[in-house]
Amino acid sequence: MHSTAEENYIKAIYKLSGAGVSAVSTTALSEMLETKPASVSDMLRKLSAKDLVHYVKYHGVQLTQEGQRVALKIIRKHRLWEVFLVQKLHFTWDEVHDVAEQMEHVKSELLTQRLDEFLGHPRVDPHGDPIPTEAGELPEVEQRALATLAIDQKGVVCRVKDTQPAFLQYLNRMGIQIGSQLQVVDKIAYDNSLEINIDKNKSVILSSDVLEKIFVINP
Amino acid sequence: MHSTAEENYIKAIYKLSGAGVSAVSTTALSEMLETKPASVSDMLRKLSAKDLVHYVKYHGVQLTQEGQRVALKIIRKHRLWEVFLVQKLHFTWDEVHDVAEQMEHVKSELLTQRLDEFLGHPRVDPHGDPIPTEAGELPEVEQRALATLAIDQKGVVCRVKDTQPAFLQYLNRMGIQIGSQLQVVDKIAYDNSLEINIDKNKSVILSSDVLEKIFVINP
DNA sequence: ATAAAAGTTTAGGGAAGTCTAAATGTTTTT
DNA sequence: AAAAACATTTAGACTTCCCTAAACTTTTAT
Repeated sequence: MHSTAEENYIKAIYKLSGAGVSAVSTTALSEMLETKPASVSDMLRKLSAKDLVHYVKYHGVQLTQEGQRVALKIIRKHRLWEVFLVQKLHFTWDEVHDVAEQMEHVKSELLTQRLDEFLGHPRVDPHGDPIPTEAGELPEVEQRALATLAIDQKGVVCRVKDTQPAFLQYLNRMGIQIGSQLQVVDKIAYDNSLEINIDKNKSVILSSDVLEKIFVINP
Repeated sequence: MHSTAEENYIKAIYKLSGAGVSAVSTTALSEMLETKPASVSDMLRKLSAKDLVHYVKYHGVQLTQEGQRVALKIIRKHRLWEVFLVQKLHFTWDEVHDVAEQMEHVKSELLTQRLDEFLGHPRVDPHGDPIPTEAGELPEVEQRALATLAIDQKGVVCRVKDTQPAFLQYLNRMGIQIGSQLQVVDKIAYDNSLEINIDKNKSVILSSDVLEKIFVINP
């Protein structure tokens, strides 16, 4: 089996390997994992020896097929536990991340399987992130950042791409959650912020930072 | 916070501190934890420095008040997760121990509280072991080992004191579970085994080893 | 094109937790 | 009451994962 540390590296590499990223840098990993680059180099050598990553010194790292399989398993567990915490234990979406971060490392195939069943095979977690299937598929739904909507366009919130409590609590205060109906009221050109109407009710100004983290469907 | 290793030592010391035990020996701990006595000595020094145990070299170890508090918290979490696994995820009682052993180390007060609530504040786990309350009380119910019953006496199984899968699977095959109605049919004097009737149905011979691990009420 | 800046790796070391082997303390036996 | 047996601790070492400092490679800027 893999250690918790190894699993955290694999997950971090996976998350930093977005579309069009050929290799993940040591520095990027050290930032995400809050360690020093020297520690990352160490671990990459180790993961490479286990054939979990393709690692070329000074040129970054990529997951192997096996590495991807492992990453998706961890992410599947993390997101299933998040669903459990919110739906069954009534956690709020800003409380789940740290706890799920611990639970995702519990080793038991049976547990994951049964949890999935118990929750009714959910497709997304409380932040709208898709849950990898048992077979290791990660079905992505068509969606766009709120920032890409033009004036008067509408969208329904289906995902938020930042799990930090501070961000999620900010959305709580704005009254934005998964399923919220948003409409662009106005564009403030000089800083790319938008005035957004929420659920045909109050309107708020959202900074471009925030607009990039909220995803909607029905454009 | 305490490390997983520390928590496991504390739990082991607690479990070995039965009634009338003044101090737990290094060897006993090393056996329960499957480590070498030398490693135990090391850790006891460390736990002593943290005031979790009273440790006198060459004379064994006891939990401090704080140590006991920590032990009961871990045991509470372990047993609550066992209930969850059996009642909600349909694990059998021989499948839960190893998984609960991992989950008990997840750190979150809120999680434990909410889990307890979700399960309806259960009083015992699937093996009949009482669950410590949030306040750190461990309510023990009156009960006696099956070995202490005389011929013709009846009892209802309320607890089994061995969580090894092999033992529990043996009970499964005998048809013995929590709630089973047992009656002593005969005593085989030479090896202290008993012939036991199960649920007014079939009868089986149970060795004295097994008889010491099954507890009943209504004597 | 090359020097400076930025990024990465290596070398050496520390904490946690484990081990073996040797030394020391305690208990039992005779 | 000493010897033998047993239990425990200490000493030194290993692994994992992290660190700092120094060396090295790649990228950027002039």
